[in-house]
Amino acid sequence: MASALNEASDRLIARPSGLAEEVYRRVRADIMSLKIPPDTRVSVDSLARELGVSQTPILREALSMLEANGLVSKRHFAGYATSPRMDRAQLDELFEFRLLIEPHAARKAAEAMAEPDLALLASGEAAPSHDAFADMDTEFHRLIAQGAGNHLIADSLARLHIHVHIFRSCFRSEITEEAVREHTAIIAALQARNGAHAEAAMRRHIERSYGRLRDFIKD
Amino acid sequence: MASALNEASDRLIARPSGLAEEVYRRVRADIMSLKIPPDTRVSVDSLARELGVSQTPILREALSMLEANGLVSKRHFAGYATSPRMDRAQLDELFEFRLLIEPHAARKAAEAMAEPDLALLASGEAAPSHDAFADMDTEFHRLIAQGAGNHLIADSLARLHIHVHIFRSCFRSEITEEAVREHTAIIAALQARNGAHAEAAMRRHIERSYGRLRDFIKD
DNA sequence: TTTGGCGAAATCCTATAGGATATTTGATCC
DNA sequence: GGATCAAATATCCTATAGGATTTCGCCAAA
Repeated sequence: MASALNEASDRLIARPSGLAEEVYRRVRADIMSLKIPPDTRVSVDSLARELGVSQTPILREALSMLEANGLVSKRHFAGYATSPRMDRAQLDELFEFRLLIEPHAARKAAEAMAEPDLALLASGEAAPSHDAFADMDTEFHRLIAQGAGNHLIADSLARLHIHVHIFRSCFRSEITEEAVREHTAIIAALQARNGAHAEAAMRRHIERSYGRLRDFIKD
Repeated sequence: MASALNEASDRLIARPSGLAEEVYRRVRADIMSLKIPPDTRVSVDSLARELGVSQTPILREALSMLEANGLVSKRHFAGYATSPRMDRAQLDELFEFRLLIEPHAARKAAEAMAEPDLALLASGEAAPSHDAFADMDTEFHRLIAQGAGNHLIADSLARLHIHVHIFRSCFRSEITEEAVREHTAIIAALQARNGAHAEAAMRRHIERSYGRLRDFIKD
């Protein structure tokens, strides 16, 4: 992940950027796609063999970064393990946090979002498969958070949405039509540059999204 | 830092917890105390010699964790460097974020904070020196964020307050009396279990704190 | 005086090997 | 049959060595 406060412009020469970054992306993708399920031990040796790279420092660095994002946890001399699936309490905390941030982000995005990003947002609303919907939803919220023009907001939400993604994937939640309608409403408010409406629509979307996901939990 | 979603109970046997954690704390303390000033290169070899430990994987792990917290940034084959001091834009973003989170945290803390923590909060309000005030302020906000009962909120604010601490230390801001009065008002609202007052008092505190710090920036 | 290129030093990045520790499995005893 | 203990395994943690890259100082030329 990029640092919290330093934002590099996107127009950079493609640096090798190190193997650590590469491994980090790969492992994160495996976790998000549930190829590595939650609450599963992750062996450094196995990954090293599978990826054909050494253990030091690549995997240790990559796993440290994943740990900082809350995707894996480390126990001394006992290795890394993916975080267990969110329970009810954690889901509550996560959506409480989202309700604090995202409606505000939607309001600011309505006022300040760049026109090209807005067009991109409106164009990407087609969700045939489950995976495509999940990616589209992540991208939807990412673009709005970025449109708010605050890197802290964007980074925090990106980190949170990874967990939302994993949780949703665990249950293969197929309820997309309602969510798409809510997205449409938000996009309409953004295009109208109506901050109040965008904020309200986003709040409603998150609240209903919470209701949809909460049903999957029985603990 | 602890992971974002996994909260370990504090009542744990004192594990060795690894050298990485130790090094991480040490380096973070050096950065926060300005012993390592902002925008300064951090040599892995130097640190390894100074601390009497090897380079792999301790320093790399510790520095990776610091990078995830936005305290240092890495450039490929060019080593680590502490993040430059916040500029005006970053300060604005940080306080916009704080205004989103902390007033809400104060409201929840007023409703749900444990009595012992509240007593602890009220007892720790003595700030003789500058450093003591800085630490006390950090602890003040940390306790309230923790009192809100949401680990995501607590972790986010902990990460942000590190940067506030560094920024304040850079200018040796001595304006503590006003801040202490504002703290007192917040504590009174918390003790009265008045969520609305606590939220308003916290909002006012952050806004005035922003005004005090903003004056130091001329960029 | 400033600018461009060149070389040496410092630094980081990667790989491999040995020591220490937690987990697991199997056998034994109650 | 269940529990306890011990050995074996798997894993992580640390140290050292070699290769690749950037950076900084130096010198020459415009």
